[in-house]
Amino acid sequence: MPELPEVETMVRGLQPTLSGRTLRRLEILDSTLLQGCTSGQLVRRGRGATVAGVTRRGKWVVMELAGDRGIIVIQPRMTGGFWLVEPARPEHIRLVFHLENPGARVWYCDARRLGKVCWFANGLAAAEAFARSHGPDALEIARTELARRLSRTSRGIKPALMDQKVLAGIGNIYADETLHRAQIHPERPASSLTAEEVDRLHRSIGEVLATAIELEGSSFDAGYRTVLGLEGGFLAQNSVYGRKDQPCPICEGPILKTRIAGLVGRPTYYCPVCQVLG
DNA sequence: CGGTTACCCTGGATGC
DNA sequence: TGCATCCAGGGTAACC
Repeated sequence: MPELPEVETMVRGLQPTLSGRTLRRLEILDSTLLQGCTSGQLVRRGRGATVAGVTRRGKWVVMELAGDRGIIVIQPRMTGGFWLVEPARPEHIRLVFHLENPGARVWYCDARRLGKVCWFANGLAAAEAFARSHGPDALEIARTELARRLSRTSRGIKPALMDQKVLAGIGNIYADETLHRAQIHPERPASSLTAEEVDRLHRSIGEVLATAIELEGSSFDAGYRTVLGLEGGFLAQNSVYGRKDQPCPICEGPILKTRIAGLVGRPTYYCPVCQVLG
């Protein structure tokens, strides 16, 4: 479920509790989420390990263990998330980090079990694995690099923006929001964007993601919550996502909900007046 | 190779 | 109420 702002919010929420703290043990309640290591291996590596740091790479949560204990990478995908308070749905708990401090725990829950938990021997191995399947982080990519990458594909700009190999961190919600802010139609061939449009898009990505992080991400239905179980505030003040028939904040015309080529089964929201195919 | 689709899972909302 | 259907913010293997 979470995109870059939600994962960033998770990581910031986890840092005070996990960073520099020692794990008493890792409890794995669903080993089918593990990839590249067995349950026994992960438990052994986690026992007594100190967490050197918790960071984000694209939509990955990267937990570095001190010494030679390696790196735990958690990919929450659609429905994964962390809790510092007792989870509302205990049946969805997949992983529990028991801290040395008695009684202190961090829960990882995932209703649909689409998320992944991986282990890497060191930071370099994790970085290489990330680079094999991802482009630059959406908060770090330079405008010229974004332009170069978009110029190489004739796909629609929205599927290109959501392609983690082009840039890492943007999913369905923030693709719609950044394209609306930049006033670009989601089906424009990526390579057809003018330099000025790429410039607008690059700025919009930075602004939309920064705002969403400030507001602690996007929550709806029973989906994403912060580590304290609170709803993110972004969708209370966004422009298009989930706002079918509501007025566009620029022109006040109705927002359209549609499906576009290259994105099976996912909705696209945009303003047909402010975002023209041209 | 670039681009597209099927599929992985499950829970919640909606409709009959 | 019960049951069927649709929908969902991600990602990748397999296919054309």
